[in-house]
Amino acid sequence: MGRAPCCDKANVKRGPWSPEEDATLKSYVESHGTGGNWIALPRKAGLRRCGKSCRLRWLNYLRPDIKHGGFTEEEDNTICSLYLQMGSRWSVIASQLPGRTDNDVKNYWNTKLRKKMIAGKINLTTSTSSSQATPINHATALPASSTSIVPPCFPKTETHDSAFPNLQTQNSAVSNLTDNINHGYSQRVSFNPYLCNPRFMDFSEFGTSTTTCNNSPINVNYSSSQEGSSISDSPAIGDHKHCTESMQPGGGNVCEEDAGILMEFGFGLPYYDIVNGIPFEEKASEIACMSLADCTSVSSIIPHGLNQSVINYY
DNA sequence: AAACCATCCAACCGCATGTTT
DNA sequence: TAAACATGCGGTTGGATGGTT
Repeated sequence: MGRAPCCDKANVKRGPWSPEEDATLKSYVESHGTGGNWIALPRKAGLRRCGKSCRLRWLNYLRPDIKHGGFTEEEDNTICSLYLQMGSRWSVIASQLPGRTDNDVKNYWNTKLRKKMIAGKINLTTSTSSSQATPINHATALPASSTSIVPPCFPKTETHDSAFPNLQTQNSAVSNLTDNINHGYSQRVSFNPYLCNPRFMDFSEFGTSTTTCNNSPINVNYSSSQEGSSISDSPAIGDHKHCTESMQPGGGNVCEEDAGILMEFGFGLPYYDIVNGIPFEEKASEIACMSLADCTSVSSIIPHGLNQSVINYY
């Protein structure tokens, strides 16, 4: 049985809010509060709007503490850093940025920041005070501004990707991460390792952090400090050309050219763009769009068995 | 000036989860 | 305990706007 609609869609206004509606909603909420019931609010306030719409309008626009205007470099860093750690948990990310809403952060990421990061214009190491690489402490790897409520590796709530039906049982690293999630953090436990940043893994356990490009090593550096951590690769993304190698079954290298960008670690974890923190689907689009002009084919950099997923994606 | 294109972002949608009955 | 209801979240859409041809 499906859910009943939250409101009578035929009798509610939709689309952009008028200044009058804004004023009505603002004045009502400021004088009466929400009463803990957004569904009933529009009727009480005399608005012909869906309660969800009122809530969204208030939270994203009318709230007095909303910060409008451009994002600062520090905010850029925070967003990128948190995105790398937890993926698209916009509400959690926004909670670290006073005055910013999840919708704001999401829009900003999708329209500007992601491109900025791909272009290498985001320096995630700027906030660190120590350059010495140390084992990542899960409890301290978040930026200084973050609070302890954010887990080191936040589980995505949605169901796992059908392309990787057995990920949860594929290796102990995933289990360990799940343990980390469950330890002291009881919310939602459908674990999607795509959105778990490899920076939180002990890579020594898996034995690789270096791969090659044109027979030259590409070092993927994982470093951390008390205030943050960073991932960098060398050479730069744009320098990877003439890639010809194809993926080997069972954990061989990715198209070597882009191994520093798009890594398959060979221990069962799926693709995760460790530079940009972009899970497989997003990566698949970028493969076509930007980074692998000289690869023989898209499938050459996708693990066997995933090719169809890529094709389907397109 | 008009047509086209790209970008931005407010708003909507569906789903998952929490709460109440 | 189950169903109904409410809330919060992330993904997506589409209109507005500005830039380019």
